[in-house]
Amino acid sequence: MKFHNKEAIYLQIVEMVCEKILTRQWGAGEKIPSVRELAVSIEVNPNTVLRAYGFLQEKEIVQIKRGVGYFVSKGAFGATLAFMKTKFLENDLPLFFRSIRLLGIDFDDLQARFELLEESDERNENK
Amino acid sequence: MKFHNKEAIYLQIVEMVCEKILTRQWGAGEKIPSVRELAVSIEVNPNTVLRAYGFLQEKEIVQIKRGVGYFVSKGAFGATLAFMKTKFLENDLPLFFRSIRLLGIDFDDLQARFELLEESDERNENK
Amino acid sequence: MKFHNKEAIYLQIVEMVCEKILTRQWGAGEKIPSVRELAVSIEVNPNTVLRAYGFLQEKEIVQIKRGVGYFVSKGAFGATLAFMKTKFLENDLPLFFRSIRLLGIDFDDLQARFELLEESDERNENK
Amino acid sequence: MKFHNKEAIYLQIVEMVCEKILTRQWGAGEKIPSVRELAVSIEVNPNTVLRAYGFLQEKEIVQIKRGVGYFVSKGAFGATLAFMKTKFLENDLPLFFRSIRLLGIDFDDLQARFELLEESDERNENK
DNA sequence: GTGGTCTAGACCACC
DNA sequence: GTGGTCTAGACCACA
Repeated sequence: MKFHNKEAIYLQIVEMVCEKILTRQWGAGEKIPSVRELAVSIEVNPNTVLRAYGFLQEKEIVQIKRGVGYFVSKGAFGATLAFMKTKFLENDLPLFFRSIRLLGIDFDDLQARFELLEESDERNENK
Repeated sequence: MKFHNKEAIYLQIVEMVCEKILTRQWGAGEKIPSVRELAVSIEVNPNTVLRAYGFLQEKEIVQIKRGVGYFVSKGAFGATLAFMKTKFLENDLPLFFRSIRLLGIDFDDLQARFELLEESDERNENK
Repeated sequence: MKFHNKEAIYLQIVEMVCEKILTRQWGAGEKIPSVRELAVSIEVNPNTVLRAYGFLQEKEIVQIKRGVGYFVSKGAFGATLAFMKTKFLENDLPLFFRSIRLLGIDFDDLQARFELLEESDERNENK
Repeated sequence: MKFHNKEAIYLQIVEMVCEKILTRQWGAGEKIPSVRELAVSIEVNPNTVLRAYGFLQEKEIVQIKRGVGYFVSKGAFGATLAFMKTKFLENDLPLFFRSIRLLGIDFDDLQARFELLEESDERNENK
């Protein structure tokens, strides 16, 4: 897995897990990779994975069963959606709007880019 | 001046300067506050201001006249726009689109919010 | 390590690193000394080393793995060569030529000196 | 006059004067521009010119007649040549050779560049 | 007065 | 352990 430097790696792992849940790749009650497994597969220090899992546990998105592993918790989908939506609306959106206005970016242009992206992804899915 | 903790102060100073330039408050060739002056006025260590100015100098947004001070460089508006636009398109926008899709947010809804914001600002300007 | 006063220490550190890379003492992907390590070994403040490393990172000669340290980046040899060659051709060479002409120095004479130097170094290597 | 940022302005003025002398544009005993005159013509603070003249006076390249102005001193040509040659051979040349070897630059290539430069200048002179 | 460099040391987030 | 930021303050060269 590739990480960018603008955000802590553990938060990028958190995002990855959230994405799995929101896209229904990981369903409620399902076991997720063990700390060590994931650490090896994404080439990261186990401590870093642990921190991500701990963070997710706090948000009640995953839960731990001692000696067994981490599992997607029951209300995970809702909790994830709520958590990310709040983050988005409160933090990202205002900054985003500010940038758009400062840079004089046309909203319609963005929409066009967005739709272009959607189409290209649909093509990829059909492959 | 108030700073948030999510970004280094010197980068927030960079942003402040860019904003001044993009909003035409500071024009090409104009002298900007000396390192010490600005440091005092925003209650920050001179080193921190210096770092911001150095960063801007590298981006050719600002230039120095030895022993005199820093000045907005000739192509500053363009350079600033280019710098910030690149940052926006490469860093912010992809993350933004990813969030929208993941959260199932409707683009039209965003546009409505955005236009609402613009209107309310117009009202403020007319005050 | 001994530093001269004609150039900032952090730039002398930059040069030192570049030399290590150009002479293949430090290869791509190799870890370079941590900021604190190097600071201790050359008896300089860690901030000064950090500044040099930051400079090199910008030139893509060196890259950081978070929490692990700095590493010689993949294209380091090429990037270093390009960076130093540009610096040489744009800054040093014009001044050099100007001096030669002004002082009426014979180019062939320089070449002789240079070859002499090369020979004496070859003898040193063979020791 | 245009200055670069790599060297103090007053030293660039020194170089300019030396060039005038070495190219016989300014002969021994000749009056050189007053501090104020030169300062205005090259758009520089008078203090800066003064510093350059002071430096040249120390090297016995110019001399001051109180209340009259600065003059090229008798042995100026020789003094200038000696001063600059020493500087060149002791400071510049060793660094220059080191760069060439480190960067693997071919000496013959440099010679070609140099001759190219000479030719283009001859053309300019004939204009 | 201007900027620039360096030190010493604290504190932080992250791996 | 790693790097990164910031402060406080000294000292310097330069205009």
